[in-house]
Amino acid sequence: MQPGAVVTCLSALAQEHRLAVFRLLVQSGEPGMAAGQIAEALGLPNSSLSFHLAQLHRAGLIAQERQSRSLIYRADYSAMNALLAYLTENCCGGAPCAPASVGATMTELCA
Amino acid sequence: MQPGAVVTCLSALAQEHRLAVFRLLVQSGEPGMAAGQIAEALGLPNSSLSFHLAQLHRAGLIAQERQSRSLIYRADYSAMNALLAYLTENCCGGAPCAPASVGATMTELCA
DNA sequence: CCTTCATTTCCATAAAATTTGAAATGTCCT
DNA sequence: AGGACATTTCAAATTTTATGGAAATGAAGG
Repeated sequence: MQPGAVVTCLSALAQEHRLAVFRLLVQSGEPGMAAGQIAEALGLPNSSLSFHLAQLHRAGLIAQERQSRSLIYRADYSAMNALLAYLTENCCGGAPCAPASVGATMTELCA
Repeated sequence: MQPGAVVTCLSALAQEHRLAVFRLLVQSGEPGMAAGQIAEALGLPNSSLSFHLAQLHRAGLIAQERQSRSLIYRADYSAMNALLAYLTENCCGGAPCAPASVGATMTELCA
């Protein structure tokens, strides 16, 4: 993962409402949720939510799929894993510990 | 970990220079680095770096210790672990997968 | 006590992010 | 085609964040 992309992902998650959206989607799993449902669940105006969804989508953390009139959103676990991998990479200069063992991430768990 | 603290941590990391600082400290491990060394390594003006160090410190991601004239900084692995734990918590609604197994984090690896 | 060195705080400015109502877009149904 | 519905885009105000020079703080040594 490129450092630029990492910052984009972290920025996307570093906001109260977006973090709430992402967690809601992570917990809702495979079926995902429509934009309207999310807005209602979190009590956000549609235009605000749309702005936040766009950021998460641009960062690659959530996927969008049209289902008739609704746009349904899902968490993208692989992006999350790449982010976690980057954050645990090369700790302690690489030598004394084994960051590769931090492999049991969401991909294996949830995919 | 409280959602507010999570946002603070993510915000702290969601910036090019701060992410670079944190990674530098993660890789430098136990000995840590003095503010001046960091500034030189990253080519940042002292006042800018100080601003970024303060954010990381406020988030609890780095520790500060005075060593005669220098302030040396170290990554705080436990804060990082708490963050990673929060992000992998309750995926898929909890049922089908075992997020608790994402336990091999930096604490065990680096502490 | 005075000087040097390391770092932070202050300040002003510039840049970016957040918020929302209103208007526009795209989809479905009849 | 026309209307209802779901969501996004636009625009403009507000708030937050980043930047870096200059001044202030704190520590060490002569």
